[in-house]
Amino acid sequence: MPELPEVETIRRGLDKYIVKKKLMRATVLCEKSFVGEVSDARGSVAGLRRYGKALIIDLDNGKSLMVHLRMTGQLIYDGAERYAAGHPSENFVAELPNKQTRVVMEFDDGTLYFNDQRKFGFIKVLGTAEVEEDAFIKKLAPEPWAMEADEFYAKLQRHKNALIKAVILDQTIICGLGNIYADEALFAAEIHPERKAGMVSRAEAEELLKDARMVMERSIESGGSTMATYVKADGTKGDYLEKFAQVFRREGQPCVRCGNEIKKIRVAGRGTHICTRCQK
DNA sequence: CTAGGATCCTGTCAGC
DNA sequence: TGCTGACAGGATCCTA
Repeated sequence: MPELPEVETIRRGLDKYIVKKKLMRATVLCEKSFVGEVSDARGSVAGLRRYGKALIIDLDNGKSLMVHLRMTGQLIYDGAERYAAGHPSENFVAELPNKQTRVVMEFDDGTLYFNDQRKFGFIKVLGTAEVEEDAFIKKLAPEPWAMEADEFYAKLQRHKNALIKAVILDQTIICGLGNIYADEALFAAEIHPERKAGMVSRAEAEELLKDARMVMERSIESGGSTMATYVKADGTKGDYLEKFAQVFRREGQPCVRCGNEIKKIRVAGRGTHICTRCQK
């Protein structure tokens, strides 16, 4: 679930809890969820970086932890207070570790839990100098802010027979969008998700690129679609979906632009939300 | 090379 | 209540 805005929110939110803190030891509860030598996951945290939907935790021992939450990953820091982010679930306020806990990272003043219901996500330890050479990182396309309309349009032309929604979900074409923001950006740009990429005009491509930036910026500003939860209080979940989503999970409700009923269909194997009147 | 579908895994929910 | 299939905020692998 976590798309670029959620991971960026985690990067910013986790900073004050673990940067300059000492990671004493990591314990792997699910082998599939951890790649590399676990004893390398030790040392002080030098900083946090992000590449698309991947979070990088740089350590001062020459190693880095690459965290990819995929569909259901969560990072929950439990110390004097709790900071939880990622896939929203009861785990945010549950006793930890629990049966969805895959990796436990013990710091000098708290514990960082990597939880992941479906086990699609992972933590990978690798040399800090090798992060940018990692196969996944290396093939990521630029984020929308770093891409010119001409480049984006050229990529749509290259994949002219693929559905536009599938194209913008491809991280090697444009980086950061997931199922929510793909639907939101296509709605904002008034483009039907089943249109072939080659049938998107240069002007529409420019608008779509602009809207992709816009929907993700708005989400980051509000703390991600599922706002990181500070569980000192009551687990207030902030909510891009409620505050800003125009179509995602709004099937059956009226379109904010024209009042027509929002429909849910399947495109490229993903649940897809559209206004059939606005999006052509 | 591109495009589309199956697959990884666990949990929940709708519909018998 | 119990079963079954569909589905889920991602990405890869396999096939044509």
